[in-house]
Amino acid sequence: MRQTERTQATRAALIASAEKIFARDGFEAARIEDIAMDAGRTRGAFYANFEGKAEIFIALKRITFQRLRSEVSALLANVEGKEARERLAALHLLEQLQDSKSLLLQLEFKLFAIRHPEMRAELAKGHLDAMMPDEMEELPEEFRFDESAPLEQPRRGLAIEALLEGFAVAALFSPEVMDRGVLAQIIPPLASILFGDRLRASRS
Amino acid sequence: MRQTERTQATRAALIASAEKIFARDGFEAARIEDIAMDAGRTRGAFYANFEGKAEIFIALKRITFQRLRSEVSALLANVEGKEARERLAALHLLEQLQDSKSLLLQLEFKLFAIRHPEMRAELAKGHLDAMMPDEMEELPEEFRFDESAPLEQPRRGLAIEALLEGFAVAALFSPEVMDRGVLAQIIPPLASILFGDRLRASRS
Amino acid sequence: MRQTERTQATRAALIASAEKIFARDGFEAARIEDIAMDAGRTRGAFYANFEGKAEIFIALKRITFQRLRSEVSALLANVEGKEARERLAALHLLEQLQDSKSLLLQLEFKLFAIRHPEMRAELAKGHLDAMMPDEMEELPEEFRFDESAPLEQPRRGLAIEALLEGFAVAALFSPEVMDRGVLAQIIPPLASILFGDRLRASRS
Amino acid sequence: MRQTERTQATRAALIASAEKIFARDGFEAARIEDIAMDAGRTRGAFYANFEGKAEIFIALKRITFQRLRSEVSALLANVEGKEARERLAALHLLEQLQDSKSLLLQLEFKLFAIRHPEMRAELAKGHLDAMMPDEMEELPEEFRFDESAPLEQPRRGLAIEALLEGFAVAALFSPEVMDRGVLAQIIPPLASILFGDRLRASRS
DNA sequence: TATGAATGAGAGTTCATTCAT
DNA sequence: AATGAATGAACTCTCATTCAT
Repeated sequence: MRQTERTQATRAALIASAEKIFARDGFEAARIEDIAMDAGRTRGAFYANFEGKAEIFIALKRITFQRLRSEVSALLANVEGKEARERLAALHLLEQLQDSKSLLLQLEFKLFAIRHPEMRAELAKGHLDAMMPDEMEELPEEFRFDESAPLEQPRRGLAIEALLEGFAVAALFSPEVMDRGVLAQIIPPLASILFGDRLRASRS
Repeated sequence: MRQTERTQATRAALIASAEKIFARDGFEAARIEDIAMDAGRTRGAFYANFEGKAEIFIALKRITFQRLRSEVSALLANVEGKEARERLAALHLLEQLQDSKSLLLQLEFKLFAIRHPEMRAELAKGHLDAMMPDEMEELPEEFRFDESAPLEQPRRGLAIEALLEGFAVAALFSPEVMDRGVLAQIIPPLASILFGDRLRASRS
Repeated sequence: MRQTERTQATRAALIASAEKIFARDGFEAARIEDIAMDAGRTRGAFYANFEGKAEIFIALKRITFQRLRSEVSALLANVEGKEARERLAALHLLEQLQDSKSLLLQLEFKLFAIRHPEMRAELAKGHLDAMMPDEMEELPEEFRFDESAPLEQPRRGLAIEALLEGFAVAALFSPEVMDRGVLAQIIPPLASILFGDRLRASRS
Repeated sequence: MRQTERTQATRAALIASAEKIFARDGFEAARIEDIAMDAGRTRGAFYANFEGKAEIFIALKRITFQRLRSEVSALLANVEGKEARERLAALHLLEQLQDSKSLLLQLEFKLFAIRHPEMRAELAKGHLDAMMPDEMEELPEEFRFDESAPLEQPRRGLAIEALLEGFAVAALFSPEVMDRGVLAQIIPPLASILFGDRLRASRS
């Protein structure tokens, strides 16, 4: 059992370092050695635990999603009313814009998947699975499938991601032009459409 | 004179091949050699004409923008009425989503710039220059600076790009979920906000 | 422990091959790949053990100096009398002229340093360190600092090198004119000046 | 005849630039393009006039020797007495130490010849021819073959070069150790041996 | 004679991955 | 499970030289 514990500790340390190094250097440019070193391990330990870059990235993303879900659950725990809950959930998603490095990373992962068609389907499935796990019942209501909503899950999730990722890149690429003030002006009305009212309104 | 022609032909051939190879392999993965070979030239010829990947990419982008502008001009040639013209221009931009490979490419270029901070400012400037040439007269009216608009240029251009790039990635990453029908449903209301009415409405 | 042995073996093999390839091709023209191949290793192994050409050259030089020192020590083991000892030490140094390839190599290394000013000071320091190790005790008396001598170390060492290197080049460049007989006639009186008596005489 | 003049001007300009660029960058590192550009010409012009680097270097050296000979002739024009003349000639040669860049260049050329055995004999012959032209009668007496001298020409010339080149390298490689004061102390007694008295003395 | 675009062989260097220990 | 030395494929960029004009 000690072995298992040690293995788990190594895996966890590697994933934690991977998050840091990936965010710093990007998916393509991140070096396995840097991840291993940052975790106080060696390249050999890395390969004993993961098949390669893609695998550790998927593992990392799975954890990130769990974290996100927990955060939203906690946030909504004592909030009543569908509208209030939706607003909170939306705000929390939008807060991700602050962490533009993570958004960038997620984007790079999708690009990686797109550029490697033989893995794409599997990677996309993993992504969606993380976003819509089997234990759907445990999801806060706002993440659930809702027939009356303009965009049901997982489409809404992907759309929000597309929005955030696109603007994160714009903000990092042209901070002189796309500063925080501009983002604060543009994103909310766009997001509100994806969350329902505008889209419904525009249909009517 | 012949020399000049030869140079121009080589440059043109290299740029044409660059567009193809970049679209196929992505910005990072594209190899100079593949571009040169595809153009029927050698690596040496490439380096005689361009400083490196970034430079040929900017050259390619400049041409792409020119092409886009010409198309919009032609499209609007006989259309009267500000609203109708704006709608057409917006539609044409949105049609770019069909060419998701190009959008992907543009996105990768921005990521490259973000990951190479020492070049970023220069590359961003090149991008904006290509988008807003000095000869403002040549721009169709719909692309021009408009103080009363909710998003003046070049902000509007960057925002549109952010939107298109974000959804292009989503569509290529999860075509099963983000199919053309869904995009056709989501994008127009989002774009209309960037083009004015919605944003103005949401302010009042 | 085995790992360390393996590393040492690889380093030793690479240094041995470096000596051979450098002598054959010269410092500038020597290819890392040739050194690695000759040692039965790969370029990657080379870079895992050395930073580059300059580093392996300094490592090689350190070993060469150690070898030279051991030889002189052995040579002088049973010789009495300061003058006799000095004469033997001088003769041994002059015998290096036979190994003109090594002298040439040393010369090329200095030229390399001169042509790369940013490395020069460091390389020169490495050279002097190799020539005058901290453990001064290990040096035969004749190589030690001697205040009464006309040229104290490390000046005498550098001057001897200058002499040998200069004539090694002449001999290799114009063997028809600078044959062994001529060298045997010219070098001893020149060297004796650097070793003391003549210079002292010329001062009085 | 105009053609010939223009050709001569181009050749001269290229050789002048070659001297400059070679001295700055060294023989191996000097780029044909830099030489051509510095002369306000193109690579094509270079190849129209010279076969390659080696040829222009030989041409340059021939000119340098002619210059040196003229200088010595002028210097000795009104000096009487063999001893005084010899002293002056020696001093002038030793003054070359000031121009250590040129000495370095000469050294590099010899190394080049040594590393290219197929050209070596020819290059060495060119070097000696320049040093001892057919019109020997025109040489100042001090450069002529003298049976009673310890080192007859061209041996003495090569030996002086060896000395100067060796110490030029030492001075540039380790200026901290081999400064001008040290050189001024070491070189004269060494040179005087090559110029006769010492060597003769040491024989007796 | 001169131009300068193009060639193409190569060099140095990096790193994901393997594998003997 | 972990080590870390070694592999080897790739990639960018340089430059002497050629050649059509």
